[in-house]
Amino acid sequence: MKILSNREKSRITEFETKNGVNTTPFFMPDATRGFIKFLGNNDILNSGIRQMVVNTYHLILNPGVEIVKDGGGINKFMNWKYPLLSDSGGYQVFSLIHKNSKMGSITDDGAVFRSPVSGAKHNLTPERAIQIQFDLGVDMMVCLDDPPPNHYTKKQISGAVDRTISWAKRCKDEYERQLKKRGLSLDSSERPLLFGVIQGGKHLDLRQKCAKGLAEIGFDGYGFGARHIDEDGEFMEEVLEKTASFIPDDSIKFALGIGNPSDIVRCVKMGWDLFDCVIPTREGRHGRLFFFDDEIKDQDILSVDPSKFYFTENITLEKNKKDFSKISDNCDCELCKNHTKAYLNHLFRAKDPNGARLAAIHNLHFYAKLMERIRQSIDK
RNA sequence: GGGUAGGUGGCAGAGUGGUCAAAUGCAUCUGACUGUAAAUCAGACGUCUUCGGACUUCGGGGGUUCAAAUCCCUCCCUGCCCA
Repeated sequence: MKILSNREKSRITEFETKNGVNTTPFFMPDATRGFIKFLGNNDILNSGIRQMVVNTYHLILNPGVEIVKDGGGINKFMNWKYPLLSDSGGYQVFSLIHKNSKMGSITDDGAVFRSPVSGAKHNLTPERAIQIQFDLGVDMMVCLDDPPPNHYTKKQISGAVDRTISWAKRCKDEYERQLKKRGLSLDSSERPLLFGVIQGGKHLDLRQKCAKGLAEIGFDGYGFGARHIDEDGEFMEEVLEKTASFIPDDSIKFALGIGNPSDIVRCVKMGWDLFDCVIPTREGRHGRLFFFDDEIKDQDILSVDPSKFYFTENITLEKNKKDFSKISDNCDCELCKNHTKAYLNHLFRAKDPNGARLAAIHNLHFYAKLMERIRQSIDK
């Protein structure tokens, strides 16, 4: 990883993976099951997006890892020629099992997921998570971790930290076995990068302990795990900031699941490099569009109030029904270049997938533009 | 003209003496959405309200009853069958 430019803690770095050169900070939309709902690769590329996240757990379920493997790996299967990062399924330990014990169980060995539909059991151990991610053939992979909900007791979160470190060690061991098995050397650009994930909830001492434990094992990058929003819905500013400082500066700092545009800007200023989130695509599908505030049009985005440089608009509202104005004057996405608010409103009311598609395209365009502006700001 | 079934909130459609301002679905309005169990979910959806309740609603009118969307009479309307 080369640091190209920095401004206080925020930085531009560059690192190469097998499908290309990655310049941070960048944002990856979540193509969880190997696609972004309603979008084709050209839609994504035209939005300015070059990296995406796929999900190990969801690909196990559908279409199954064997099919992806037989299809020549995830990039070939998707016909996506740019870098992909696979998430380990660790988040599903949180979103499925921790939130609803009927969905499975967690042991020190790994996680057992139970499909509520078929009842089928899916075992995910740290070793298996790594093997699968190698089979997917991604550019970047993540250790299986145990993300506890923030309302858990400190003791419970501490247990999750211990488990996360122990699983990370097993992931690293398996990773090294796989490298050897596949004849990949540590300095090969074909080698996938491996990320550890730092847990610890809101407890700085636990975050520090986890970061230290992972750093001793040694990873290409480190992620911020679990939710970064506290029980009151507040952004955990200090925890994010301190956790970033616990990570060695010569490694990649991945803010998993972050976030909304404000959160991303805040995190960039702390030194976080990578971001992924469902917000632009999901909220787009649900009719909410992101726009830069005209007031800060030409301003340095890292210098303005991070909560005020953008706004959102719900296109499905009644007031847009007869609004024949353009959606935005300063966006050149497919939606804004071609359509009015009233037309997009109509597409949503008619439940035509084109509405969701155009809105998702617009939001990805916004996110890509946001990251570009952030990089420009750092470079100044 | 004769027979028959039926008329319930924007629509469809439950309810057939009190627990009914009236199930449910759709539509509508407003929220939410942060490593995607999410083209999803939540709330509102007669009027007014000091949020305890008050008032007007189940085709129209009249009646029975302590009590009617529900029972009776009558009128109007609609579907179907026969002539």
